[in-house]
Parts: sequence; C-alpha cells; structure tokens
Amino acid sequence: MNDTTIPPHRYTAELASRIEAHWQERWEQEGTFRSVNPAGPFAEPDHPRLRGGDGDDDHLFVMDMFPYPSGTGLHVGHPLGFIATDTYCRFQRTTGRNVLHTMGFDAFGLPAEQYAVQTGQHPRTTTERNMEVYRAQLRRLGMGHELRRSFATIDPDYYRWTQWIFLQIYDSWYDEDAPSRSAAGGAGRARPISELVAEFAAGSRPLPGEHAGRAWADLTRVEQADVLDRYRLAYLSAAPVNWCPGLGTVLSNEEVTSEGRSERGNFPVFRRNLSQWMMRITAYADRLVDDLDRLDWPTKVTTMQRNWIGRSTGATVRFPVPRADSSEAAGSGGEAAIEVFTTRPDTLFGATFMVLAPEHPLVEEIVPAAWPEGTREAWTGGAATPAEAVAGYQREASTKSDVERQADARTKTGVFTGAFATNPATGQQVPVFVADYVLMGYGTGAIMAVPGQDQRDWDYATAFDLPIVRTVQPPADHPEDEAFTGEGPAINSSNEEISLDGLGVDDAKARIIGWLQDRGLGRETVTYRLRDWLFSRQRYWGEPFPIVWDEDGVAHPVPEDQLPVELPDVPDYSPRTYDPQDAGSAPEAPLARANDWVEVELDLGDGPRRYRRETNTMPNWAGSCWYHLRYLDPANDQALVDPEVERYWIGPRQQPVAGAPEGAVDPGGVDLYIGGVEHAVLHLLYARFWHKVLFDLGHVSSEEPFRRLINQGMIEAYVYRDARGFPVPAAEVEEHTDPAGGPSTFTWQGEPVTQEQGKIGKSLKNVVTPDEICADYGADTFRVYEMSMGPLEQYRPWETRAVVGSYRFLQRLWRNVVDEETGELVVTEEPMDEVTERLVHRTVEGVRHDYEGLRVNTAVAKMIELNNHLTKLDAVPRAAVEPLVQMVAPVAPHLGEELWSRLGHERSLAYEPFPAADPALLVDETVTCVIQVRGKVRDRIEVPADITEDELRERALATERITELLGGVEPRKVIVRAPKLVNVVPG
RNA sequence: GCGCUCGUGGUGGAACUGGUAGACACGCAGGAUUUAGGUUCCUGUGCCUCACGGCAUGCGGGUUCGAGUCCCGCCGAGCGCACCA
Repeated sequence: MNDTTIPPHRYTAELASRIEAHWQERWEQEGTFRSVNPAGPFAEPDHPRLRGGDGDDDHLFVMDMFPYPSGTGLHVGHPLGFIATDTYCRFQRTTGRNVLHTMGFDAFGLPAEQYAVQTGQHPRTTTERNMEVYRAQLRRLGMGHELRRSFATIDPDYYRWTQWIFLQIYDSWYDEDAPSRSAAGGAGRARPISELVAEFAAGSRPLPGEHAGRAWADLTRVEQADVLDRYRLAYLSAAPVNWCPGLGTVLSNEEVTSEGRSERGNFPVFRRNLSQWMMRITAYADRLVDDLDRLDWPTKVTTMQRNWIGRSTGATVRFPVPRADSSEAAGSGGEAAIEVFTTRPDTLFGATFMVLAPEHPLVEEIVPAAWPEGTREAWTGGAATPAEAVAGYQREASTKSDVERQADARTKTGVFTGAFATNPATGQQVPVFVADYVLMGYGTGAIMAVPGQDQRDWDYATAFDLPIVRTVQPPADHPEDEAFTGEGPAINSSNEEISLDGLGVDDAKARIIGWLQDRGLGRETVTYRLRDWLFSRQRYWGEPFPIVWDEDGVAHPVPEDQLPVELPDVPDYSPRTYDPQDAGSAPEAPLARANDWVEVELDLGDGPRRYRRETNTMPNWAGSCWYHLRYLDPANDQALVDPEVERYWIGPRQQPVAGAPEGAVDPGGVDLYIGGVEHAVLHLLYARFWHKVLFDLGHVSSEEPFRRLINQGMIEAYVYRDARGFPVPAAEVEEHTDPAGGPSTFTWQGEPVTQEQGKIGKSLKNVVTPDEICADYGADTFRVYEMSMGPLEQYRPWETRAVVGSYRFLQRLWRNVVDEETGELVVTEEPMDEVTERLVHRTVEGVRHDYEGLRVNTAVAKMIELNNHLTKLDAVPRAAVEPLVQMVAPVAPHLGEELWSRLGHERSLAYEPFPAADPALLVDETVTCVIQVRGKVRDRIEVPADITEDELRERALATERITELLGGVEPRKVIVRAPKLVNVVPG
C-alpha cells in the first residue's frame, strides 16, 4: 500500500484503532457504564438515575448467555449477540434508563478441563488465561460492559453462593398442598426440611412406607436420614443413570442425545445403577410447563421445553392378571394387576391385548409353566415354554443398543407371556405380550393395546394376528387398514353398567374415568417424560458439594459459615476415563484421590468428629443457574443478592409480557436475554428450576429468571469443497462471475470447487476472526457490518469482502464532519434546508423505533440514507450531522464519541438524550399519490398531504393517462385511500 | 412419520396493521482520480423488449378494488421430536 496517496486524516483502520483504544481507555477510567443499585454494597440511593418512584420503565437489565472461555479463541460468529445487546443497551442509556449490562464467565466444566488436560496444565491456569484473552477481545470490540459486576463461576466468592443454594435445595422438600407464594395463586411450593421434620415429630404427618405407624423419634439416625432423602429436593439416589466411560463421568438425561450418546464428545452412554446426587426437578414439572405462557420467549424454545417435560394427562387402569404357580414371588398363585397408563381411557373397550416392557418387574410373576392350549406358533418365538420365550426375548432386547432399537423402530417384535389379563370394561381375557416398543422409562412400562385407535398397536396386532375392535367411529373416507386416532363418536363401548356409545372423545374420557374411579379400577393420572436431574459428576473441575459423610454413611451439610468448600489444588486432576465401549467400568472421582482434603475433622454441633467429604463435583450447569442474580449484587457477602436490589431489577412488573394469556401475572426476570438456541432444554430449564426454588423459599421476588428471550442466529460462512468433497481454504478461493448474470462459479488453485453454507470452524477451513477484521477495518466497522447483515434471529453467511460497505459508510460520515486533508471540522453552522431537516427528523423517528425493536439492520440502512444525502450537500450543517452522530453511536460507539467530541462536546455522549423527532416535520406537505387501474400502478401525481378523498378522486380521474385508459367509460368503482393511493375499477 | 419456522434480483437482505415490491449493502458494468494496481469518488444495475409495453416475491388455486403479506393444496429448505401409550 502506498501511504502517500491516502489523505492524512482519512478514517482508515489505523486511525480507527487509535480512536477506539482512546475511548476504551476513557470509558474504563470514568466508569461510564456503571449502573446504579438502590441498596447493598453498590447502593447509591440518591443517584438521579434511580428517579425515586417505582416506575417499571426507568431501568433495564440485559444479559447475554455468558461465554465459556475456550482456548480456541473467538471467530466472527461469537460476538453477534454481544454486539446486539451492547448496541441495545447503549441506545437505552440515551433514553434515560438505568441500564445493567455486564458479562462474566462460565468457567467450570468439561471443555475447560479437557483443554487443560490436553495442554498438560492446571485448569485454573488455562481457564484464567483464556478469560484474559477473552476480556481483551471484548474490550477491543468496544463492549460497554460494567466491569465491576463481572465475575467467573470459578471464583470462590461466587461458588460459595452456588454451594449455599445447593444447601437451600438440599434442605427443602416439595409440599404439593402448601399455598403458592405466587400472585398468580395455585398450590405447591418448596418448604424447609425442618418443617417436615417438625410435622413428623409432632405426628401430624404419617411416616411413609415401611415406617408407617412408628414414631419419628424411634427411628434410627440412618432411618431418619433415609426418610428425608425421599423428600429432599436434592437427594442421593441409586437409580439407573447415564454412565459415559469415554468421559469418565455420569451425565444428565438432558446431556444425552436421542441416539444414546453424550452431547459432548459423542461417546456411547450406558445405563448403570450407581448412587448419585439428583435434583427433584420433576416436582416442578407442572409449573415449568404452565409458566411458559407468562414468558416472552420464542415458541420454538417453549415447545422444546414442553416436549422435554412431556406432560400428558390420562388415566391409570388396573388389569387383573393371575400370578403363575411357578412364580417364586411372594404370594404366588394369587391375583396381581398390570397397571397401565393411557391418554385414551375412552378406548378401553377396544383394548384387545396388553404389552409389557421387557424390563417390567411383573413379567417374571405372571409367566406360566406351559403354553396355554391352542397358543399360536407365531406367538411363542419358537420356544418350548413361555419362560424360555420371555427370557430369550429379554436377553435380545437388553443387548440391543439404543441405535439398533431405533433402526428397528417400525418392525414390531415380541413374544406372548402365556398369561391372560382381564379387560375391566369388557371382562374379556386379553393376551399379555412382552415387546420392546413399550418402554420401561415411560408411564408404567405397560400398555393396554388398542389397535383400533393406535397405529403402533394396529401394526402389532396385524403382525401377531390379534383382534381389532374399533371403538371410535371413523369417518366414511377413513382407510380400512389403519387405526383411527381422530375425533368421533364412541361405538362398541358398553357393558351392563356403563355405555360410552355416541359420546365424543372428551365426554367418553370423563365418563369412563368416573366409572373406573368408582370401581377402584383406575384413576385420572398425569405423567411426565421429564426425569429428575442427575446432578453429580466424576470430574475435578467443578464446584465441590458442601456435604460431608459420617461413619454411618449419613450426609451432613457443611455449615454456612464454613462456605465455600474450596476446590483443593491436586497434582492429578485428570479424570479416570475408559474405553468408550467399556460398559462395565465404574466412575471414579478425581477428588477421591485427594486424601488430605477428603478426610476432615469438623464440629457440626456435637463436638469435633471425623468426616469424609463428598468427592463428586457439580455439573457446569450449576454456575449458570443463578448468575443473573449475582450480576445484580456481585459484591454482597451477606446474601446472594440483596432483596431490595433483586426486586428493583427483576421483580414482577405491573404489565404481563407481550402475548401472555388473559389475566396472566408478570413473573419478573431479566428484561432481555440473548443467546443461542442450543440451551433450550439444558441451561434454560435448570435455571428456571433453581429460580423457582429460590422463589418458594422467599429469597427472590421473581418467579422466573428470564422474562424475555431471543435466540440470535448463527453466523455461518461459505464452505468450498473440491471434487473429492474435501473443504479447501475458503480465503484462497477465486470467484468467477457470469457475464450473462447467472450464478458465479468458484475455483481453488485452478480447480473448480463447490460452494455451500456451513458452520464456521477449523475443519471446514473457513474461520475468520474478529481480530483480523478489527485490524483491517476497525471495531466500529466490524460492529456495523455484523448488525447490518440481517435480523438478529436469522442465520446468515459471513462475507468478508462485504465488510467494506460498512467501512465506506463510516468513512463518509467521518468526511462529513472532518476534512481528510487538514483534520479541520467541515460542518457549517448554517441552518438546514427544509428537505434535509425533514429527512433528519424522519430518520430520527425510524432509527429510534428500529433500535427499540432490535432491528439494527434497518436502523443502519436509514442512517446510511441520511448520510448519503448529507454527502451530496455543498456543506454539512451541524444541526443535521449531530443527531446522526448520536444515532450512530450505539452501533459505532468509538466513532460516535470521537466525532461528538470533535464537534465541541466535552462529555461522553453515552448518556446524551437521544434526539427527538418533531412530529410536525414527519409528515410531508406533498406526497406522491399512485393511481392504480385494477390494482396496477398506471400513474402518479403530487398532491397535498391533507387532500380530501373527494378532491383526490377527482384529480386522479382527471389525469391524462387515466382518462385515456378509461376511454370515456364511467368507472364501476373508485377506492380512495387519501393521500397515497387511488384504485380505479373500470366499468 | 409428526410438529414448528421459512422460500423475494447474481448475493445478504428491505417492504409497520393487505395499498408504489426490491430500501440499504455486496457484487457487477461504465466513468473520474492515480504512471499502474489497490484505495476513494460518481453513474447505472430485477427479467423480457429497439420501443410502446409486458412479466416478476418456490408452484397451483382462492378471498379482495388490490396479495410478498390472508386462506387451501402441492414442491423445496432448515430446526426440533421421534414407538411417549
């Protein structure tokens, strides 16, 4: 590049970088982006921005999903959401709001640990270094974050409170009957476990299960602990869990893909019985579903949460079945019952067989010694006895991986158990099968099969030649060979006591449930797909549990005043991982090796005694479950957040959110939360759960953490592949445009390559970093480009060569204020001409609306239009360019500040009120009216903006072109929308 | 298979409650500056046609004076769920 040809004061990348560094320094020194708290350690109750009063609109809390400081660095896709929130917040500050916007780091967890293991360094070392890199990159991009509120989940001051919240959850139970604390009403809330103990001790609540009838005080310590574990919201469970040998840890259901592999690393996951910490999130299933209505979230995310929770209402029905004589179970020879869950109890009369999951415990008890008379060959699986057939099938099912099961999904397999159950409605004997299309993990692990109204049952019935009875009348055009799952009148559904015939599905359901309940044969039931959250990990890099164990194996919480339980520095922090396929391996927590830390002497109220520390750690979701609360009051060492501060920032508001149903109550929460859709059922579900527990226990006034959520789209990039399909370096590809106007073709090293759109990443050879773009154009250009690419929610491809468009815009703006040769101000103090003035006001109005609606792309387009107009003037009036500088400042903050200061203002424009549009100048005196004939534009006329309908009609019909087109015929109809449109329908 | 979202120039995208389709930007073409390239600036640019004019928002219907926008049916793409009883 030849510098001599470039004017010395041109807005180049070098000048932009100098300006940017200057303002970043100044913002930091002046604490420009500090927001004001009403109480707590940051309290400034007299600050004017608090304005007194309790206005819902004078403050705003905006959050990005906080980043994971990865070692691989940022690419241009990462900062998209950050730039959007920063732009939004900068705009909101100029409207006078007290804006809270900061950013911390989600720094515990597997990737950080894996990176450390790979590079042979301690996770804390690598994580802290990565955070420094990250902070520098964010600063380089001009983020207006409030730095004093930033923290990382690995800070002991922070995880002290993560542990504290864990203890709150551990020390509570869910009382279904207690009145809700919510203004929305309802029942059910978490209560302290001490209140449960008090009820047990007083005898006002009966002890559960095998302890029924005994007095609380008579139970041993171990028995008491065991009882309480059945109630606690955080509890130890020995249920089957997801064991992932390849990662050396157990995982939550949410971290396992539908293919039965780990979401991270894609390793196989096995079901193992292991004793693990669980969170009783299922107690909140209903509220987690119902409260989605009160949130302003993308429907995509709310449906994903609804699907994941999987609430379905129906009935459980008991089908009597004889116990087999050969069964070794107690009470053999007697009567057992198969309990099924169905969402269609109205079809009970059509239940012609039953199916148990292979793992169903009742299977062993009902299998008779021999096949009943006349059992069909196809039902036996070729086995001599039912026991042999069932055992064979169970073996087969157990060895099938989830992937294989899925591959066989549509082929129905199974065997007859030899047993018959009684359909309680028809009294008929129905055969009982074992088949793997019924899953043990859902409902009761058994179904009544209703082939007439369920396609899966129909397929099974057809495969095994079982009877099919339709109990809902299908419409005439319904195919003969398919189940009918739709709405229709019940048929074939009566016995001596009850008839459903003729009733619609809902009425039939209600009547049969009533009948079943009266007879003690069943009851209305709600089931959920959601399972309790597996909360422990066998990993080093996570929050230690604040739990110790005594010699009887009873757990004790570490007293609050001894928190945090700090993660010890150990020489060997790597997890014990195994061959990914080694299902028989067992987890081993790295902390268990730290003997000096594990063995501890504590005084928990009965004198100093020896304890063993819990050696599992928390999953990385723990830290992100509540960081929104800590941003509010990060320096508070008395509470996780001061209640007044919490109420001020995220307490419930007067108005429910947009789109909430009639009568909904605002749940409170962060005003705007922006992040990727990948957290739809992980972080966002867990955080909601924790927040609700804290609400129930009275620690927060808000019922939900995030009132409004937006998923930013991903920035992708073009991927180019050679003839073999391998990606080639995108930066080296040459484009060849088609002179005829057709699509371009592409070559790499002379060879043709194909273009597609894909994720940015090393493996696709299309990485572009913000650092390169900042070096070539400056951070402001980068920000403007990212915001101009399209709507925030949309996926779009990165195109480096298009960045220059945003660069030219800022350069032109600069040139409208500063002389490129001399650096002198070039603005004139002369007043604006009328056209310019009207354009300025229209732009102000439009840009304000666009910023409010987070449509930065169209805001930028409007500013470019104004700027292009100013460029054409002989001299740029100060009165026109000052509002433009203010408008551009949220997206291009450094350039905004610099021009503002060169225009003679001393103070930062961060809080300078956004320009106001004069309504009188928004309407033009004359407008162009289009005249259509049959909806097609045929002519245009200039008319006064306040023209009357009649006059407009007259003038439109009188134009030369329209009279010509009408050819003297009287129009049949004339639609007038004054002043902009007339549509003529000829006779 | 089911559900949701979405299909607009060579490209990214505009178009508020139905009312001038293609704002703004990239690219491309021509021109100015420059010894030249690059930078910067100016002009043009949906398609067809010499033109008058016609055709255009995935395809086919419908509602309406008027449809990118609303309704129905296809086709295509993306995401989610996937034997959930």
